[in-house]
Amino acid sequence: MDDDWDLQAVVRGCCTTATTSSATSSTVATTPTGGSQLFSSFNPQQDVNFTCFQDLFEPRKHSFYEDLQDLYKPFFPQSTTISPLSVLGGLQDLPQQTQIQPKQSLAVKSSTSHTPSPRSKRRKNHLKRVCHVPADSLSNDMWSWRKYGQKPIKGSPYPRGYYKCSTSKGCMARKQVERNRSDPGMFIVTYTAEHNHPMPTHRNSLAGSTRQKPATTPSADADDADKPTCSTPVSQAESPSTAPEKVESSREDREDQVEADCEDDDFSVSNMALDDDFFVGLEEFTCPDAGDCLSDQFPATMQFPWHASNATTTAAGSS
DNA sequence: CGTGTTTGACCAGCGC
DNA sequence: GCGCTGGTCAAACACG
Repeated sequence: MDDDWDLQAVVRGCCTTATTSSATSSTVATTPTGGSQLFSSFNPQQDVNFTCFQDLFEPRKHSFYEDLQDLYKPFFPQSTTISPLSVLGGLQDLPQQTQIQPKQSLAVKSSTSHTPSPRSKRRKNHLKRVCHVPADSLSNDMWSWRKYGQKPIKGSPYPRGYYKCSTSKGCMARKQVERNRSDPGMFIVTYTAEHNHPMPTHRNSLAGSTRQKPATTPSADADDADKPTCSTPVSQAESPSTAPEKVESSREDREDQVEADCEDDDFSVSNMALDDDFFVGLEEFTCPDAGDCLSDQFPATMQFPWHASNATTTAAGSS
């Protein structure tokens, strides 16, 4: 069916990757270091063009963490401490390359600000962020995404996949992954809402994480790339070459503090509006300095499972 | 057993 | 007001 869906991979790649051909994006920040490291560290070897974070790499003067706190406090009324990772997660999840704003005043009113009815679907007022991701870098994402739907889009030969964060039930973060009709090698990833929880330290979902059908075409070509695959999961199976334990420990080390402050999923920030201001603030965190800040937590040698997971993400063979 | 994917149906926003 | 279309739900199924 979805012959070409590695949506999750796409999703994953969106943040860390960057697209080479996403010329559509306004800017391409190519900083393998510093701020970019924040997002690209997961895929260092790749040429990363951050179409989504063009402004993220401006120099900053305060500590990354401090700024984070300052910036996020307003958004996290209930929590006094902001987890960098949490933020990063959100960020990575919301790489903004372009901002889709429904004809209405989307920028001002966030759809998420209202209590969604049991079945409130609607595109109305949903603040979205769109980024273009190359097919070959679709597999980087620290979050777990669960596919909850797929629909053919009128006018597009490719279906659109719908994903939601599976890490936390209360998390409203969502993604839509769609192949660029004009450039099948590129994917359009639309992020909606924000994670209301820190990045998962460990995956509690390893079981059916990767429904790897006998890949008909092992190669992660565009077609394969679009297949939905394991959700960012750090499923061990994905990264045979990366010492999972090591990675895990490292991650936990740095995330320990995060969880200490953010274990409480009840951030009640799920309704956080993601307006430009919000991202402007976030951008500061991704400056080169920020990268340094993270360098402590993200050793250069560290391999991220989700990074390594690239290979497996293509497995969801076509059907 | 727990988690993710697939898929058809349902529902509501939006354009005419 | 109506129909189209997109977004979500939820059951069934697959996988480890």
